[in-house]
Amino acid sequence: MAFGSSSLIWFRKGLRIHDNPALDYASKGTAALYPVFIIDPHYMKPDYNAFSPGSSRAGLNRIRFLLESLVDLDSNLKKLGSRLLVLKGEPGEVLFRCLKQWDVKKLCFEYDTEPYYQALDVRVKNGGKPPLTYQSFLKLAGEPSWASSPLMTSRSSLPLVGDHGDCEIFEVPTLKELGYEDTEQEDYLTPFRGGESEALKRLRDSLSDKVGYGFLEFMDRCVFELTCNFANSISLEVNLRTRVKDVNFARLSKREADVVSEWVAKFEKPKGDPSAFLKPATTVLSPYLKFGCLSSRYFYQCLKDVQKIVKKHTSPPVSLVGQLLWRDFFYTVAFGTPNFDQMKNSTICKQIPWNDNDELFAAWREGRTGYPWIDAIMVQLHKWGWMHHLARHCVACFLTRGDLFVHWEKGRDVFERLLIDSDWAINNGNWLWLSCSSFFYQYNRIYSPISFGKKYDPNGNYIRYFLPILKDMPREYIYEPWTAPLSIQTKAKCIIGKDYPKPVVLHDSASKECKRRMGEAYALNKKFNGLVSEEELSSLRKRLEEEDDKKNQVQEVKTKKQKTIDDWMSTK
DNA sequence: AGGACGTTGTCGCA
DNA sequence: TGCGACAACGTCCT
Repeated sequence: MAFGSSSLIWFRKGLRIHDNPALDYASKGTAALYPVFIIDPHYMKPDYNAFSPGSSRAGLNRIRFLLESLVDLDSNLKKLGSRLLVLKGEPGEVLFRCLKQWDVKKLCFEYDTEPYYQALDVRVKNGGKPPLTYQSFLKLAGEPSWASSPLMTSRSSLPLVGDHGDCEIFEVPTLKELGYEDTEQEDYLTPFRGGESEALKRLRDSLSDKVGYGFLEFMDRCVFELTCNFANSISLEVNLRTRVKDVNFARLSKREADVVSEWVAKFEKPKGDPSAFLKPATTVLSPYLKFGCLSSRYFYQCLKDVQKIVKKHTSPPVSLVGQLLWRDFFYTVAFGTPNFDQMKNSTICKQIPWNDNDELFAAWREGRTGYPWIDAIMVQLHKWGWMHHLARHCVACFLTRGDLFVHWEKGRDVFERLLIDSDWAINNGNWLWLSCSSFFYQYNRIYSPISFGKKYDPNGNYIRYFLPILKDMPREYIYEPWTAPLSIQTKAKCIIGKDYPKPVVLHDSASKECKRRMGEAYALNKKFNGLVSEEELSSLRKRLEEEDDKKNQVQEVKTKKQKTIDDWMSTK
């Protein structure tokens, strides 16, 4: 059946044509090339027991993103005289059958086998100890060998697809074909489209200081919705007008826009605005990197090109190159650390007696903590599968060491499922970071669920967009609606406790209690040099909870006394 | 052993 | 807008 030699490229991630070493290798010196993607029905089929629409492992937005990426990959392959062969079944089994039937001599898939990576592996193993700080990682890693070497970023053709015999080949399925109903609900449709073409467009736009891809189109919808939603808000109107003007300026301007980018050169991650959603403050290239629609090496070289042209630019860790290096930092530590994704039996994770309060956790997950800033971020996660990095910080801190003291692994699972860019090493690494379990230890620094968002977005436009129930709440109460007088709540058509929840905890007292618990937990870890037994941990948990109960009782008595006094006063 | 440093806290003050 | 106080962690390097 097969003639001469044939090779098979197995796409898993790396869903692109440009700078794809596995594809290059597979297509060299071969008569026929089988580009294969295997759909595992177990991974893709709807799970109706999950807490949100999607399969057992992934939220609907990420499945959608993957399918879009596959459609784009197929179309890019077709332009080169090839096509994507979609197969279905248990991947190992399916692949084995095809290799045998098609007499494939060469199987290729993305695996970092290059000398640079092998050398890097050896270096970063660092005697079995991966670097635990960004700076020590930089020292160890140095400049990559391919930093300025040419990458294969375009090609004119691919070998023909071999005869596929009686193996059943499918088109990329639609969501509906996978069993997802009502998927066209605008409400839960991420504005970010999957695929290599989108990725490259987005990259070009970022590099040339343009607004994000699709912004204008998306904008039209938003302007419409926003003006409908709060036609009475003058400041927003002005805000939008300014933005639209900016956009036109950027579009019309002919200034060296294709190459030189001030935005790229001046990028400083911590200075971004987490409440910006019409035009996100970051590149939103993460989902494309995650699925390999964009080559991180190509991205890196593009950024370096910009740096050569501009006079001044920011540096790691805050620069855009720095962001790519963060990715590798977390890959490195995750690779070199056993049980990286859990607290138990981890050599780097602090043992902390997180509580097991499912009600608080569910309130956080479903965006009903009563803190609009936190809830709006969680709604954006459900609807878009993407939030700004600092927004992620706020909700992660709130769930764990800041307010609710719930285990970071629970929050990690929610992000893992719902983010379109969720990446095992990066997601776990950041949860370890934010919960002060590893990498970062200054547990006194807690994001305020009220003032943090306010300083970027005092009018609460972000909240109004993602939590429309609060859209008419006056700006002085939008971050703390429970403080609004009942008359104002009535006028805003949003009664706190009925239309929108009361806060699940009081931030002032909850964060204080969290700090105390963190202090005790740290002391315990120090005492046992990180090797805290389960008995020790649960006895600390018990003690902390008892002390907290006692405090609450005292507080209750105080409140009661005060209430008695108040009642007495009011009768006077 | 001791000091420098750490991608991104908050508040009050000038 | 920028500073110090707050209270103070661990890692890395000398």
